[in-house]
Amino acid sequence: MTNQPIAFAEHDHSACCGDMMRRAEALAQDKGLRLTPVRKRTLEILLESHHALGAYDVLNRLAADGFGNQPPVAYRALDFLVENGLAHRIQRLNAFAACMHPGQPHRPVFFICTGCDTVAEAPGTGVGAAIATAAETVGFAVERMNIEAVGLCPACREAA
Amino acid sequence: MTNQPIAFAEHDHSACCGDMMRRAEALAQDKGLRLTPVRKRTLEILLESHHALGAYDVLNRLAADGFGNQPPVAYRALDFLVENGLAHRIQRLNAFAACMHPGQPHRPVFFICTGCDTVAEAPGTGVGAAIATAAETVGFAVERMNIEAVGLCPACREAA
DNA sequence: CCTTGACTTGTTATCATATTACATATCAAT
DNA sequence: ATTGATATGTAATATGATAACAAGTCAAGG
Ligand SMILES: [Zn+2]
Ligand SMILES: [Zn+2]
Ligand SMILES: [Zn+2]
Ligand SMILES: [Zn+2]
Repeated sequence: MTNQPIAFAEHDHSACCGDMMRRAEALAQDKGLRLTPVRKRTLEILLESHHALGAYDVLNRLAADGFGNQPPVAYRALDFLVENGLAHRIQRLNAFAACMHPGQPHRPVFFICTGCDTVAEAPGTGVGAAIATAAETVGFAVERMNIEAVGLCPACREAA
Repeated sequence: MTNQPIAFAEHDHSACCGDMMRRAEALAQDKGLRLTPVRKRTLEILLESHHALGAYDVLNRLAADGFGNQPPVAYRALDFLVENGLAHRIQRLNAFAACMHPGQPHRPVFFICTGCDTVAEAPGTGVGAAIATAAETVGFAVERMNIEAVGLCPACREAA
């Protein structure tokens, strides 16, 4: 129960958000990325909860905030965040979630709760290594991978 | 190089198809499933190559063969195959591939080649175990998981 | 047989997700 | 100021998926 991914743990979420935003800004500074208003706002939107949001959910929010209201507005901002390690794409949900370890190289495994829709990012170094081994034995050169598990989080499991 | 997933190995593919179809029919017999004409044809279409096919690709093929030409026709057949372990859904591609181990309990890892679009199903027992461990430490009850790696297959790697 | 209920298929309509293409605006340097 | 690169806005379109209902098929049980 220790080393719980933050999404499944009781925590001061506004501090959690603030922390992530600060780290994102530091990272942008560092790498010379342009964390423009749309991009920053998009990240804030993703950070609001530990849920994955669809591109159109994000788009509606952005439009309400005075940004453009056409799909590319959201997709471009989301792609930027994903490419620069500030967000992850959850393939299974066709949705996006803010990264909880921006700037740190990590091999995430996503736990998707069907009870409360929370998406938690857990360290999956062991899993990554197992896949790398499997890949080597077949001669496959891995470039990217996605590892996602669907089920019940501790709280929803308790409730059930 | 031994124990290569069949999709990456030189093989008699028509025998490979025939074998899978026979296993599917045996499985249907066994479990009392109704492998109706659309469903059977859908499986044959998926088996034609070791690639993942989108639902609409399958639909076009089915329509050409005289079956209905509306999306639910394909989705229903595909869902049937997936639910009964005769096909897999590749989340990353929003597409479907025939299962190469029908009837055998297995934990597949998918290797998706960006060079030739081949999708290979490799055994991922070690990977599954690693995820199970990660899940246990956070108290998550896994119901389903998808493990997909994108990269270059042995042949395309050679060519590059 | 023939009725009945479960399952399967067909079809319409609609919704959800994602990309292409092009115009305009902003920025960081010469 | 000029210029090239990057970013944003917008329209149009492509691609993937589901809801709802009607009609057909099938395997008992009467
Ligand atoms: Zn939080
Ligand atoms: Zn992350
Ligand atoms: Zn084959
Ligand atoms: Zn399989």
